[in-house]
Amino acid sequence: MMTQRPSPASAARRSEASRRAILTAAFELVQEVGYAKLSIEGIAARAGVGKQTIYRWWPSKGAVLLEAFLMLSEGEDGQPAALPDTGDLRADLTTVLRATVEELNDPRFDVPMRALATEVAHDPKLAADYAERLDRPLRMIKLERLRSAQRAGQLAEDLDLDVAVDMVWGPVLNRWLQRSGPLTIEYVDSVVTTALNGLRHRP
Amino acid sequence: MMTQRPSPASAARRSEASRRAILTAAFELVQEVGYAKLSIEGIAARAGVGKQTIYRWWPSKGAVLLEAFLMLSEGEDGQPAALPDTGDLRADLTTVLRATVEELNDPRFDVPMRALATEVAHDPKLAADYAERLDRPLRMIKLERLRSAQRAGQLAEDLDLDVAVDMVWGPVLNRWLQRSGPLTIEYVDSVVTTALNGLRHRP
Amino acid sequence: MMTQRPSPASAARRSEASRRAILTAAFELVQEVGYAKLSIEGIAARAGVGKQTIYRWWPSKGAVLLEAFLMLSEGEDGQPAALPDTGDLRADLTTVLRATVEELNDPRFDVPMRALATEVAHDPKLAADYAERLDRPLRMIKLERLRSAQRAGQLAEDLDLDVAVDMVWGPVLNRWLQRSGPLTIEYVDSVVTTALNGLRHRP
Amino acid sequence: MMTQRPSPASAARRSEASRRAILTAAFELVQEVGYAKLSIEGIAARAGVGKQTIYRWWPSKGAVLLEAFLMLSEGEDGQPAALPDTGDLRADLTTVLRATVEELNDPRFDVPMRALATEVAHDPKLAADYAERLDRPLRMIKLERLRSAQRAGQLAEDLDLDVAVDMVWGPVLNRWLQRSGPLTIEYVDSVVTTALNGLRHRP
DNA sequence: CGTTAACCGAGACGGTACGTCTCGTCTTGGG
DNA sequence: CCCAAGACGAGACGTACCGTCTCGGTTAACG
Repeated sequence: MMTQRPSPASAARRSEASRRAILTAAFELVQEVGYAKLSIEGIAARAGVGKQTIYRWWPSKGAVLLEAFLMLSEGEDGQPAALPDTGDLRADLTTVLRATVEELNDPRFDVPMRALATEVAHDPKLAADYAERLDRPLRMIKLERLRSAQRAGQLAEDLDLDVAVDMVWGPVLNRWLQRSGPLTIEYVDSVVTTALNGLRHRP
Repeated sequence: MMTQRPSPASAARRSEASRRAILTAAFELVQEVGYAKLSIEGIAARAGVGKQTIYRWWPSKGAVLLEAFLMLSEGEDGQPAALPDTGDLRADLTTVLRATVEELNDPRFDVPMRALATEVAHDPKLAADYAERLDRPLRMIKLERLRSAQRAGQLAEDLDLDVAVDMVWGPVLNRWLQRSGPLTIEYVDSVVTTALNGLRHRP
Repeated sequence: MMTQRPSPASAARRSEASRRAILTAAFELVQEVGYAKLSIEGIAARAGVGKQTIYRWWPSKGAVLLEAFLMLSEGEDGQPAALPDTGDLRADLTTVLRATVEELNDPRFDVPMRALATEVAHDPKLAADYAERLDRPLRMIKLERLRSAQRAGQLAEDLDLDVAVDMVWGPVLNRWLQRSGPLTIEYVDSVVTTALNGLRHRP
Repeated sequence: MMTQRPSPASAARRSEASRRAILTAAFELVQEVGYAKLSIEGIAARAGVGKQTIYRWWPSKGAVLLEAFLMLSEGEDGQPAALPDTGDLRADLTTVLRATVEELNDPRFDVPMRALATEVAHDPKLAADYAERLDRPLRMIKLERLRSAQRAGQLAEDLDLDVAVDMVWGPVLNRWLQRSGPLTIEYVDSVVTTALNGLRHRP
C-alpha cells in the first residue's frame, strides 16, 4: 500500500520530515482526543502540514495509524526479535502475555491500538496491510517459541501451531477489544494454563 | 440507558411504530451502505422519522444498533434457549461454532455485527449495555452446556468455565473481527479439538 | 431566485437575524479585504453563521452581494424615488451624475460595486436578477425624468429613452469599471453636454 | 510589468515555445471552461509547462490573458491600422460598431474578453497595462477617424474627442459587460444616431 | 370533554470535518 | 539559468452530518 521508505527513485522527493511529523501527530492525537475525534484535519494541523500531504500518501486515517505503529515498533527495536525461551513454556507464555495485557491496560497504548483494531475490522485492505506488516512479524516469533517447545516434546506433535497461537492470544485480545471482562493477571494465567492443559479432565 | 420497552408508565407516549421503523432502518442501512456511511440522518430519513425522535430515545448510533440486534434476536426466538446437549461435548461445540461462523461469514450479519462490535470497542457505556443485554444471555447458555459437561465428568473439576467459554469462542471471534484468517470449518473444528485437548502432548 | 422576504409561509422558518448578519458581513468584508479575498467561509465566520446557511439560501457569492446592496438601498429609502426635476434637464443630470461619480470614487462603495458588477458580468442568472431588482428601479426613475423633459419639448420626440439613458450613464459606468480614465467633475459635465448636444456641429 | 518580447538581451534564456504554448492554452481554456474555472494549474497542464514558468514571467492570470489578446491581435494584423473613412461618419461608425457587437456576441470572443475586462476591473496595475497596450492603440484609430470628421466640419469644433469616443463606444460596452440588454444592430444604429444628434430636440 | 403537555415529522441552525482543488513557493534533475 | 515536474503549506470550496432548536400538527391522559 505504502511505498517502502528507502526508495528515492520511485516515491520521488517525498518529505521525510513531514512523514514523521504526521505519524507522530496521529499517534499523539489519538491518545489525547480519542479515536472518535481524531481527524485528518487535526493531524495535519498538529503536524504543521497541509491536508493534501496526508491524502497524497495515505489512503485512510487507519493507514496513517498503522504506519505510526510501524514507526514506533521500528523505533524500539533491537531485542524483541524473539520471545523468551527458558525451557518452561508455561512460564514464558505467562511472562509475555502479562506484558501484553499490561500494555493493553495502559491508556497510552489502549486507545491507539483500539483505534487501529477497529479500523482494521472495517477495512479489508487495511487489514491485509496490518496482517502483513504488523501482525505477521509478531506472529512469527510466537510461532517460533511454540515450535521450539514442540521440538522439545512439550507440545503435541500434530498440533497446528497457528491455531495454538490463537488459543493463547485470541481469548485475551477478544476480551480486551470487546471489554467482556477485566484483563487481570489471574485471567491471563488461567488462559495460559487452560490452553496448555485443555478443558478436558486430565488423567 | 435505554428504556425497556414494556414500561408504559415511564415512556409515556412513545411511538412504537417509529421505534420499530428506526431499528429496522438502522439494521438495513448498515448492511447496504456499510458502517462508515451509516448516519443518524440517513436512519431518520429511511425510517420516515424526525432526527429528534432518535436523539430523544437513544444516546448513540451504537445504542440504536444494539437495540436493533435485540429486536431481531427476540423476533427469532423460541428455540435458542439452550445449546444442544447430546452428551458429546465436542460434537455439540462443533455444531454450534460452525453455525456461528456461518453467520459471521454471511454479509447480511457480518456488516452489522462488525459495526456493533467496533462501537462497543470504543464506548464503555455501550459495552456494558451490550454485555448485559446481548452477550450475557448467550454466555449463560454456553456456560450451562459446559456445566452439564463438567457434571458429567468430561471437564476438569477445577476448570473456570468463564475462561473455558473464552477459550472456545475467543479465538474465533478474534479471527473474525481482525480478519487474521479465513473462518473455515476446519479452523473451527481445530479450535474445538485444541481447546478440549490443550496444547500439551497428551500421553 | 431569492424568496421575497415577507413570505413566512413559503420560506418556512428562515432566520431573519442570520440573513441580515450574512448580508452585513458580506458587504463589510468585501470592503475590508477586497473582492479577490472575499470567501463564503469568511462571510460565514464574520456573520457567526454556518456555511450551509449561506449555501441554503443563496446560489453564489454574487447573489449575496446583490442582496446586500438591496438591503442597503431599502435601508436608506424615503426620498430617492425620483430624480430632481427643476425644469433644467442639463443641470439635473449633472447634479445626479456628479453624485454618482462621487459614490463611485468612494472606496466604501467602489469596491463592493465593482465586485457586484464583475460577478454580474460572468453570471447571466445573477445579471437577470440584478437587472430586475437593482438596476430596473433606478432606470425607471431615470426614464421618468427624461420623459418629463420630453413632454416639455426639451428632447427629440422620436428619441428612444432607453438609449438616451445609456448615452448618459453608459460612458461614465464604462470608464469607471474599465478604469479607462479618471472620473472627474469635468468629465461628467462634458458627458452630459455632449450627450444633450450630440457630436455634430449644431447650427 | 511584463517583458516586451523583442528584448533578447534582458529576458535571456526565455523559451519562446513555452510562452506561446501558455498564451494559447490560456485563451483556449478560458473559452472552454469559463473564467471561473480558469486556473494557472490548468493552463500549465494544458500548455505542457511547469507552473513556475508562468509565475516567473507573469504577475497574474489577468496578465497572461492580456498578453494572449495581444498575441492574437498581432497575429491578425495588416489591415486594422485605421477605421474606414468614406466621408460618411455615421455610416463608418455604424459599420465599425456593428462589427464590434458581432464579435462581442460571439462566444469565442465574449468569454475571454469578459474575463479580461473583469480582471482589469479589479486590478489597477493590469488596467494600466491594458490601457497602454491594448486599449490605447484602438482608441488612437478611433480618435483619428473622429479628427478627420472634425476637420471636415462634421463635428463641433470644440468637441472633446476623447469624450466623443466614450459617447459612441461606452454605451455599447457597458450594455455588453453588464448584460443590461441585447446587443442588436438596431441598438447600435440607435446609439450612433443619438450620439451624433444628441438627445435634444433638433430644430 | 375540552385542555394541555408530550411526542411526532420536518427541517433550519451553528458547527466540524470531509476530500478536492488551486494557490504561490520550493526543490530536484535534466538540458 | 531555464525548464518540466510536482511536492509542499495553506486555505477555500461545496457537501454531509453532527446534535440542538424551533415549528405546527396529532394524540392520549388529566382535570
